[in-house]
Amino acid sequence: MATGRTHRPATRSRGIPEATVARLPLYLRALTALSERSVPTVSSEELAAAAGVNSAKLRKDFSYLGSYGTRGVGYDVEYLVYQISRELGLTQDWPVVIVGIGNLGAALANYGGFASRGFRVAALIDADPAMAGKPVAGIPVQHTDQLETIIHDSGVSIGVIATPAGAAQQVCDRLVAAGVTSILNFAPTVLSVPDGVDVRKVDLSIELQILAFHEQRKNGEERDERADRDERPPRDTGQAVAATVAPAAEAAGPGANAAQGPVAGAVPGASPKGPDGDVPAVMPA
Amino acid sequence: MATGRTHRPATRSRGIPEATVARLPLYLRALTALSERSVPTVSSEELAAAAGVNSAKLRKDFSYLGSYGTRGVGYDVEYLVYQISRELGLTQDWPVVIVGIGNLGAALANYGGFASRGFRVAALIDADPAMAGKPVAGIPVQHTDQLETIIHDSGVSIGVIATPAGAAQQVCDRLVAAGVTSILNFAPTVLSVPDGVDVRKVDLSIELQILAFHEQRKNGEERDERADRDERPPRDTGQAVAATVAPAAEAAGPGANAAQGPVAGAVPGASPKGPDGDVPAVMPA
DNA sequence: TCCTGTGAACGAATTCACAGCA
DNA sequence: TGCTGTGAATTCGTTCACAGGA
Repeated sequence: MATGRTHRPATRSRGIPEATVARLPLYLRALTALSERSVPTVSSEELAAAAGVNSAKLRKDFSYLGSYGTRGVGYDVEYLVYQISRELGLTQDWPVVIVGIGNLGAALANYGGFASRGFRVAALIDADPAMAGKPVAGIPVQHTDQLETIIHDSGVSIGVIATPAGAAQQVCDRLVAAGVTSILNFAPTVLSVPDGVDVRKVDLSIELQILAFHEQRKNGEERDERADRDERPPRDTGQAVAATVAPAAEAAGPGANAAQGPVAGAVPGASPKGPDGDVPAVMPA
Repeated sequence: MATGRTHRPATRSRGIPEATVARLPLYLRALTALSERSVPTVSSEELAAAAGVNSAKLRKDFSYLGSYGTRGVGYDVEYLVYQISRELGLTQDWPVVIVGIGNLGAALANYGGFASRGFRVAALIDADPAMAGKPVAGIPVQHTDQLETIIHDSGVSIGVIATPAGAAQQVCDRLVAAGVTSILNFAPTVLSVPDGVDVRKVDLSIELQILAFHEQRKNGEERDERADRDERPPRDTGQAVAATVAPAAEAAGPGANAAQGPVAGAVPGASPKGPDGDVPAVMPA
């Protein structure tokens, strides 16, 4: 899911399911690797293994694109690479701007995978005047003031936001107003955008929290002390104790691939309950 | 202890759906923000809006955790923050190691959201001897040789891989062998791990490709060359003809020169890599 | 009355299993 | 004889709509 509001009516057009779209890049990568090794054809089984999915899913996915395989044989690697690239829109050039050239923005600018798939860093933008002119990854950083001009002149339609959370929405609004219709958001904020604009977010913190959830479960199997979780809250109605956290983050995973089975047999007594104190004490500084 | 105990009318026993788990961090962040503003309670409607989901979904999600709301009123913010934190395992400390301190690794090390949710960067590891000892984000980088020792001594169970694709699997194997059971992978490779180990991946390139797909469709709407998906491939029966179609690489690379950005998901054995390799990214500063 | 909690309807995604073609 | 392509079955996730407690 990506768009902020509006349920995506999308998916309709060609009718390729979102889940499938999210896997196409995966297949493409595996195919590209095969191509570089001059492998002429692959079976769904082999390709699936290389992409980390199962073959039935892969075949179903490809069936949405058309019938590009040969029964009894498999898929022609080069041809499939081309078809998927075209379907994803990678046969054209996509100028991209990155806003917020901090640690992350710089990492993104230097990311090699960028240029290798039709994406081109058209400009780097930062609000810090001191950054202006300084080259990052060979590209001079420009000041935020230039944002609209840059977008317009470069015909950019994809923007990457790597600013602090506090600035994200504002940057987003300006990008959208300037004509950007797809945004990749690295800031830990929910962005609201008008219809027609796609937003995808990537967030380390969320991924880690999901891992922690499963990790806890692995270890916590045997420990279970407290009672039921249903018990009524100690409720204190007090109010916001200062403490607590700073902005965190989240990310939407498209088809995040989990490695394996969740939960297994439903831990019985699970759910401990932290009756002890009451609220937060969570998070260290 | 018998698995029996689950006899509560409501309340599920365990088995919180993955989709729900993936949203808990979102709710947590929204709640934390409310908490900081000393808001005592929220309705599902308000909280849902803040988290960017719809209220029915949010209520359903919370129902898997238990009944933590009050009909006619809403949810107690502090209490819910605590419950979700606990459910996610954030009430405990999670030492984490980051392997691969390039642009991305450094960005991750500097990411504030790290420490703010129970995660603590226990160590930074890099294969480059020249990096050893250099502090990044205040933490001295250690050499890969120390990996096993570090993991063991710090009791790390979550590892972050931010190395070039070519090194990822090997690093992964070592992490797993040393006891890590959850991995967050930023390298554009499919990692294979034994059962019991969770892997989540974050991939910038994939996110951009998904955006490109939708972007392309927005522009191409009206021309709608229908039916083209059913049409039979122009492909001739012959196979593996050298270059009938444009391989992705060239279709893609405007600014990219073939020599440089191979991308591709790491073919075992090959490991190009420039300064930084291919690594997608994450996190704002 | 208002808002939560949840059964039930619905829809999307995955998996099964096999028909059909090279 | 393989291996693709795909309906059918199944599982998972979302949304609806309303019962029921504060």
